[in-house]
Amino acid sequence: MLRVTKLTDYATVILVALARAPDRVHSSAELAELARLEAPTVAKVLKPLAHAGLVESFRGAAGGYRLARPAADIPLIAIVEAIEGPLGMTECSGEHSSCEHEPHCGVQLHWRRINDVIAEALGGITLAQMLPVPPARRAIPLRLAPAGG
Amino acid sequence: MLRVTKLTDYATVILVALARAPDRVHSSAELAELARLEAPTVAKVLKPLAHAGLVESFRGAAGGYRLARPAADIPLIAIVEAIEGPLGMTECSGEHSSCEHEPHCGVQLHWRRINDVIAEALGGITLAQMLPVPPARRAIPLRLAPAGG
DNA sequence: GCAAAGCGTACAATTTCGGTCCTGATTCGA
DNA sequence: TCGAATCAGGACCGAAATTGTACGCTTTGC
Repeated sequence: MLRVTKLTDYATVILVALARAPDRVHSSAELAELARLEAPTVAKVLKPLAHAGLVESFRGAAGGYRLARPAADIPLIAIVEAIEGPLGMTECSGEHSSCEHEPHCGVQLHWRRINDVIAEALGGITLAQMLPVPPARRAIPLRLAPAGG
Repeated sequence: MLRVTKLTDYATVILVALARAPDRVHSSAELAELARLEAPTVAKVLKPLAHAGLVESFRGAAGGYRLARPAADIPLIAIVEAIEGPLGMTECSGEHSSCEHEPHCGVQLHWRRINDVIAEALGGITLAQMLPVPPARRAIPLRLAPAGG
């Protein structure tokens, strides 16, 4: 599979909805309607998003959520990691490996590099690029940024 | 997370072991020793690998497994898909989506492109690049191939 | 003080993952 | 012909993650 969880998928849909009116504060119930999702699910997704600083939350009556940054400043990798935690293609590709095979294993270093490649790919795409194109046709290249180094 | 399963990790280790002696036929028991894994686990990993045509299997006494192609012709994406099935970052990014939100969902198309980016990243790395460098120091760039497309 | 709305936590159902085992089919050698 | 070695294909079970929901608490505005 190698896929993100549904929650991450939902997060992108919700963030896209927020990005369409970046200045308004949306309650989770309102976002649930926009995204056609259940309200509790939306609330559950928004929490880690707020924790990661991608959205601002406002409590109390007339509270809700708002994008904390312009959509162009939110790379996909931030969304994925907000919901799923740090990227790690294998168990050994994280900071320190607790893998007993490490001394014999000749591939963990390579997986770590692959990790970086994926992170770079996800880092080169921003929330702004996920917005549906308005009437005006704007080509969305959506490819890896040159990523100078 | 966004990580491959342990089985996929094992598959790379086993394939690397096979690639170190591409002409010999290794039994699964022998590979288990080389990879420091349990024999049943190794057998379980080898089956889909053979099914995907990455290794050749020989039945009967003195049977075993051998790489079906040079290591340089086996991209990482083939290994991942052999074990985990077709790449799909989200449930909707596959061939056809059974997602009820599809009409309202403005992001499934984008996820499909992201899918391609990841597949391209995984396709640009081959098994040969995962081999441990022998005594002679050979720089392994291990970066995305230019991939003209 | 009350209602609206987010915050945190907890919980059950479902699915997937990880690992093991068993029974057959095939090939080689005695 | 017989037996041993080895792969093939499932079945099975426990552990973990995912998914969706619910409840009680805190904060804010009227």
